[in-house]
Amino acid sequence: MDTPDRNQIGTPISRFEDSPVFNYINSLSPIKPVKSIHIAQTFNSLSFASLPSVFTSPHVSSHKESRFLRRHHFSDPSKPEFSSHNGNEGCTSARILDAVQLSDCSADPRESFEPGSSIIDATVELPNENSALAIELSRTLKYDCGSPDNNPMPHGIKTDPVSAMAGTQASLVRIVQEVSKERHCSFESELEIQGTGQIGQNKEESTGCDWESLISDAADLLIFDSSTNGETSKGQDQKLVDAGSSSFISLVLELPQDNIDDLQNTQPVDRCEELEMEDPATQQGEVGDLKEIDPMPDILYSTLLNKQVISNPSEEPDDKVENCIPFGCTPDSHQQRGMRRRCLVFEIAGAHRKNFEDDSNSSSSISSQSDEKIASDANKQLVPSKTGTGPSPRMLPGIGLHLNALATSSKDCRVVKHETLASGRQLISMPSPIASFHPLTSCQEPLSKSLALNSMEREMGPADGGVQVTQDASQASAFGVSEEFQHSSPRKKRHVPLLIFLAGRRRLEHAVESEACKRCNCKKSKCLKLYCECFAAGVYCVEPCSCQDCFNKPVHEDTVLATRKQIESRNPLAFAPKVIRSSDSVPETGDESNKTPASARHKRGCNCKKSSCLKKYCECFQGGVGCSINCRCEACKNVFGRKDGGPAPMGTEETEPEEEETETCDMNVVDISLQNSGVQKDEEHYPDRVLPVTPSFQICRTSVHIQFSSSSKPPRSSLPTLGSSPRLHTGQRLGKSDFLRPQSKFEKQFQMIPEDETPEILRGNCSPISGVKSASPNRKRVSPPHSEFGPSPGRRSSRKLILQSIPSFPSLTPHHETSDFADTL
DNA sequence: GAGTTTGAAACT
DNA sequence: CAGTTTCAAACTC
Repeated sequence: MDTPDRNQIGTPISRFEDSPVFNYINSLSPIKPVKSIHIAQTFNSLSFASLPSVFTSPHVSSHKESRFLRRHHFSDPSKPEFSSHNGNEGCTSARILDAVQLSDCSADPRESFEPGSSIIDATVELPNENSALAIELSRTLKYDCGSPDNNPMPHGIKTDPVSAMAGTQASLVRIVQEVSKERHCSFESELEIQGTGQIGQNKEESTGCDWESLISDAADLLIFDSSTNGETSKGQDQKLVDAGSSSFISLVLELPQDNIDDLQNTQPVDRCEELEMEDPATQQGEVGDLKEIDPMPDILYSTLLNKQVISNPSEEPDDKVENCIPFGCTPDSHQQRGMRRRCLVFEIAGAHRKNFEDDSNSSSSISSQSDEKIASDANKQLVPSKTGTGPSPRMLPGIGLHLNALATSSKDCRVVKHETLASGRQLISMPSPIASFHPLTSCQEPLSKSLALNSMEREMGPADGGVQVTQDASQASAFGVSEEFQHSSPRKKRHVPLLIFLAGRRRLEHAVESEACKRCNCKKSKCLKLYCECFAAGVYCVEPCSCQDCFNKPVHEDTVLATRKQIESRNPLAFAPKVIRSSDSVPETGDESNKTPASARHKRGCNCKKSSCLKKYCECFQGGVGCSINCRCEACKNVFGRKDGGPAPMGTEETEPEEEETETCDMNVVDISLQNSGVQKDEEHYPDRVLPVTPSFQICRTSVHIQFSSSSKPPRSSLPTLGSSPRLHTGQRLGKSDFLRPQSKFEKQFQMIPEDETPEILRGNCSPISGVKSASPNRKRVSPPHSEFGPSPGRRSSRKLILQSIPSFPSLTPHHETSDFADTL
């Protein structure tokens, strides 16, 4: 089924592109193009095939990544969240919510609901139960999300969330039921779904699907699970998810797991509310499709996405601190989060809780769904951020990169994915880019728990120009999140590390260490200068920070954004990852040292005079990369590689570590990898994003590759970036084995990866703004390494079934679109 | 925890 | 672009 649809979609997309509407949509969300396809496909055929096409959007990738992460989480014995949460439902629901949030992207919070993204998230959650199905759905949704434009087109999307929602809910319910029935299902065709299912294996082991394989896919979606699961029982989760997306997710999850009925019950309401999907037909169609293939998941995802999107706009969320705004979200509550923030991981539990509170507030209004609304809170968070940020410039430029990537959809969508770890942290991931983060987080999480990703895509504030838009969008998302966080501040979910990239690094670190979230101790810079690690990372300062007179908080988004812009104006790469992998695209400036296997390099190079590049004072050393020609260091003894090309004993190590990291990431968090892949793509496309995101992105990318391989690649076609990122490939290559790798490695890898991307981007486009435009260039570059995935659709074909499911990598396409959009602007 | 060292970031 | 200052992390005690 998919194939036909996909094919159709493919053409349609081109058509849409031609149309002004399509362009507009694209501008809104990077992912859109893909989505349109995806949506249609997804709905039409739940089968993976359809998904892949849809997946083209980056979001998809992100989702995938998240899935991997989740997978890990799930896998992690420590996090028996599923089981613990009695209700698998709870867990799933929560995850779903997260997923939904993540998925939510709305270039325009409302308009461009990116069902896809939300869907993706939802899928993630699904894993718990019928994760597989959910995953598939989510994927499809993601794909859809990937191209906001598409969504509208194909899906019909969801302009009128409310009306649609009702319809969707019903459909969802049906789907859920069916799904429950079909659990065993038909997933075969759809590996992704299966993957999700795998997550849910515990529950659904019976399903004959290969959960394991699915899990990876599902992992993306699942990511949320951990957090959500940990936090609340299923019921709560559902609530959290909020009526909309969450409900779907929960439904999906539940269905598979146990109570389809329950899901139905809840879902309907939620769905109604959630059903942002304007087009009932789409919903229905989806349902039908779902039934056929794995209708449930797809539908759910779509619906969820829609809901999220919708809800987001309407609700801004409160707190949703979880929304990860690049800058941290400040959810105060959460020192833990503080850790997370960089990681972009939020504690789901906290979020959920908050969500409940918030739910009453926003969700009630929007979703009116009662309990589930709470769940919706998470969504709300997303939404709020969206709404809040919406146009507003919440996004920080610098952070933007990472965030931007997520936001790429810029306007449209902010997809927030909440991946919750057992710890409850949630990661916000941009739809596409975010994914990358997830992976990172996931990597970390694996250690401890599942991560929750929250990826949000917001519309870029007008302020940011076209290019900026993308960036802004990403940033905005971050900021938006931050705002949300602020709102939520009461609840405090700390930041969300918006920036996936940032998160990426830190996540790695965090994951490993738990330290993930560093704290700044700024006293005079007000955390508005690069001196501030938080600011530099594109995240808001969190509770753990000991900063004084801190302005790097959601409350001061405007200030933060303005400052970021200023800094970026001076140095477009200011927020880009400092470390770049040469291997990928950039040979990087020929840094001799860089040649090291790791091929990671510090963009600017260090200027060490006394530390001999053997201490953390040295950024190269800190980044785990060898010094390069760019370095002006004296007496360089960098273990990872000397500037003079000297044998950097470390050189080999570096490479290994990096690879390992990537691998580990991949390994550890499949989901993350998936997400990362998306992120990476984004990064590639968008230097800005890349920079901040890089770390995470890298991971994500790797994951993404995996996803692609596994899921769908068609999306990639839309999004070259996915394929482009060499890292991803590496990641895939590496596989997941490396999960265990030490943080340091991860960090290094992350850095490496990010840099690579960034460099590419930078190379392609120096300025972040240009970045958007450059994104395409970046993609190209990326593509070579990824050539397979390459931006070109052709890659899709090459990809396997799994890829198909994933194909979307909406981020890429969206980015392109966004870039275009920006250009138009 | 306080103080020192270090090098990036910011400023001129 | 170079030099200086400011800043906060990294490090040491």
